[in-house]
Amino acid sequence: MSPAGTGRRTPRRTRQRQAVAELLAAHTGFVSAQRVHSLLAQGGVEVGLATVYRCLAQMVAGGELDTIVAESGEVLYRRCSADHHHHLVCRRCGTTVEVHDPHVESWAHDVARAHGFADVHHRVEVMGVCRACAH
Amino acid sequence: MSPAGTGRRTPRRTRQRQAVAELLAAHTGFVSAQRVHSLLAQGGVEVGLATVYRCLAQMVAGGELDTIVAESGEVLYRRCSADHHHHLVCRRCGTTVEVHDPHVESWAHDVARAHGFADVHHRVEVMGVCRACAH
DNA sequence: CTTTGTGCAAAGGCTTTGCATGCTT
DNA sequence: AAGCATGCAAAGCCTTTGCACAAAG
Repeated sequence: MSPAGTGRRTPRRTRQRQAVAELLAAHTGFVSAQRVHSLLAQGGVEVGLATVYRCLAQMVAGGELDTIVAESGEVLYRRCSADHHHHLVCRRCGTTVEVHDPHVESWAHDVARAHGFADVHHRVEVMGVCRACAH
Repeated sequence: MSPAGTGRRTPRRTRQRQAVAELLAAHTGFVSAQRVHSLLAQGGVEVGLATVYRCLAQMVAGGELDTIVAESGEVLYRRCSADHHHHLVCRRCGTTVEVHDPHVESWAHDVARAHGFADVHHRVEVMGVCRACAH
């Protein structure tokens, strides 16, 4: 609520937080908390599942991460890219392609404003079966 | 899989199914399964929660209902309108406006095909704060 | 009568939380 | 030294499933 400064304190620099941050920095697509946890474990980095959840939550609060909710109800995390874009996802293998189109952006905005809505966000997900999975 | 006819058998006509169907027919927005259950209970109609889930699942499979996943992870159900469209939702009061734009439809399709994706579906959600809540 | 639907309760998956301990500052 | 971060396990929520009984066709 403070106009100057977001009021969020800098988190402490721990091995676990660093590991989670690095993994998400290296990862391009969306990842679930559970997956972050097991990927770290596979890489030999032991981090408690609860800690993973807490780190991710803080990173989201800090604007470092973006989230979507999968159809299963799982929350998926992704590092925020500078520019807004959307995703084309293969529902079989999970391959993700980033899509960018200013047309859709302005459309969403226009529609919202036409109805008197402010502070507009939008989310577009296009799902299909990619060529490799289509056989 | 049968070319003529969808292959889905007509569900039996039960008090419970009727109740769920009627509630969704009367309801305009999105509702969770839990809410359907308690609304029915409030109306004096006792239907098991599991049954509510099963009815909803069948109605979705039959194309009678549309679903989205809320940020909480809950699945929300809504009766399907004949033509495909999207939603503009107020994140404060939940007011929902149906939006329809062929431009977005074809865009989604084109993008997907350009990347070799087949059997394409898409979902667009525009969220904002409506005029009444903007004060 | 046969088959499908229902109810209850248990189980399952993801996520959050309480509490004691360890590490950062 | 003081306080946030971590881990573990338990608890919470929504949803699904197994099984016996009831109802529909």
